[in-house]
Amino acid sequence: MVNKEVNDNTRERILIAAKKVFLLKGMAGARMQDIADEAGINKAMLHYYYRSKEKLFEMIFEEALAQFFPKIVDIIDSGIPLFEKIALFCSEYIDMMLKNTYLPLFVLNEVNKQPEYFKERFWKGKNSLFEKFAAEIAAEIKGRRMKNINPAHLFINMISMCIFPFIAKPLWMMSTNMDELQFRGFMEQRKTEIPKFIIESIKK
Amino acid sequence: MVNKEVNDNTRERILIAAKKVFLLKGMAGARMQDIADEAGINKAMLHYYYRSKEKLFEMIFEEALAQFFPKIVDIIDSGIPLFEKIALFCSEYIDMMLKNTYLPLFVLNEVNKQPEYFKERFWKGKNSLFEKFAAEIAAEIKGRRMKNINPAHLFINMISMCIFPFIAKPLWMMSTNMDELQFRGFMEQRKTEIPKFIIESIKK
DNA sequence: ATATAGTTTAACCAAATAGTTAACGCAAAG
DNA sequence: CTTTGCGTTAACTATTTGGTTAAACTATAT
Repeated sequence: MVNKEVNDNTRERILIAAKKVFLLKGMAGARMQDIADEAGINKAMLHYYYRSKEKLFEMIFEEALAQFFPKIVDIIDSGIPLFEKIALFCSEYIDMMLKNTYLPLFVLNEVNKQPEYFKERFWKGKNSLFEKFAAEIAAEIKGRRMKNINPAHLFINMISMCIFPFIAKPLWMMSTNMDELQFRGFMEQRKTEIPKFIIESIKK
Repeated sequence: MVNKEVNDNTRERILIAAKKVFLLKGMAGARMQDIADEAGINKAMLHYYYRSKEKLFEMIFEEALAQFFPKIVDIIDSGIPLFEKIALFCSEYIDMMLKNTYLPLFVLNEVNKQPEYFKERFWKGKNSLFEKFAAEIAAEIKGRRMKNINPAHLFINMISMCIFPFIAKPLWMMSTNMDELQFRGFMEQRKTEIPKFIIESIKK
């Protein structure tokens, strides 16, 4: 094949640029021209490699979902004790989001904006990831190793405390007069603060 | 004045329609034609009563902010004990969001998309609302009436657990197979579950 | 009845934007 | 050296979309 390296290079550069623009502006706010400019190429190339805005978006969205979800599954599936699992989850998940600050809002916003599209196009077999965790909590409660609490509430409490600060990031930074670095430091703290807060509440 | 009732009626209908469309689709995704259709009027009327899309958006956004913020201030300013204050806050705030499911994501998304615009156009004197709460917590800790915890973490934990479920609502409903009614029931529970969870963690 | 002034509408306009095309460039194969 | 075919570009097209305008309508005051 001719120009394979250049080809791959362009393909890749488009993806990187598209990711940047889509994550920052969302599907509705993103402009194909912005993506082309960001990639430093002609707009026609976007259509040459990825047929349409929607196709390009799907690529990025799929990649975003792959980052947003599966780490959870890995950790939940691991055999470590519940409390350690909670600690590990918070730490790993916050770490991931620190590397992709815009990811959570991007994903959740797009899911909200096009729930049907998301459901039939991307939601496959992801149902189970919560149930497994819930079952494990239920077992702990039954074994009297922790207080009685509805697993659904515990689960979403944990997720909320990890993700929400990234969604409210600019507002939170304004409210607390944090700069970028301080925010990152704050989230680093939360990697241990959240598990501590949770365990303090549910331990017997 | 001529046609005052009709006038007010139209003005109002535009606002209602605009609110619906903007909250559902966001600034970038909303179409003036959608708003006109929703209001059952001619598109030109939008510009007759509210000069531009941006002006109309500002109206809606300002109204949204007024709903999103000030309840917090009232409660935090009240003289009731901290633990009751936490309970009241969660209950009132969740109640408000149950009446405006799309509000949190709308506000937070727009703030993220246009942080500078928000900062200079809408952010005035709102800095203090967190500091007051933080000071109160610090006092409680010093008085040894609760465990030592960084007020910033406690505050955002509370906010996160209240707001986040609304932001992840469609995803959460898919994960748990909840329907609209079950979700509302779930959030009703959280009005007491969240304070319980928090207080369990911080009480001495 | 007629004039007046605010309200409403259909038609129109200009800019923005996703997508297309035809020609050009260029490296490899023959 | 020429041919081949993918990669690339500038220019173009069609559609969407925010915004405008001039005429028509309507209720009220005189």
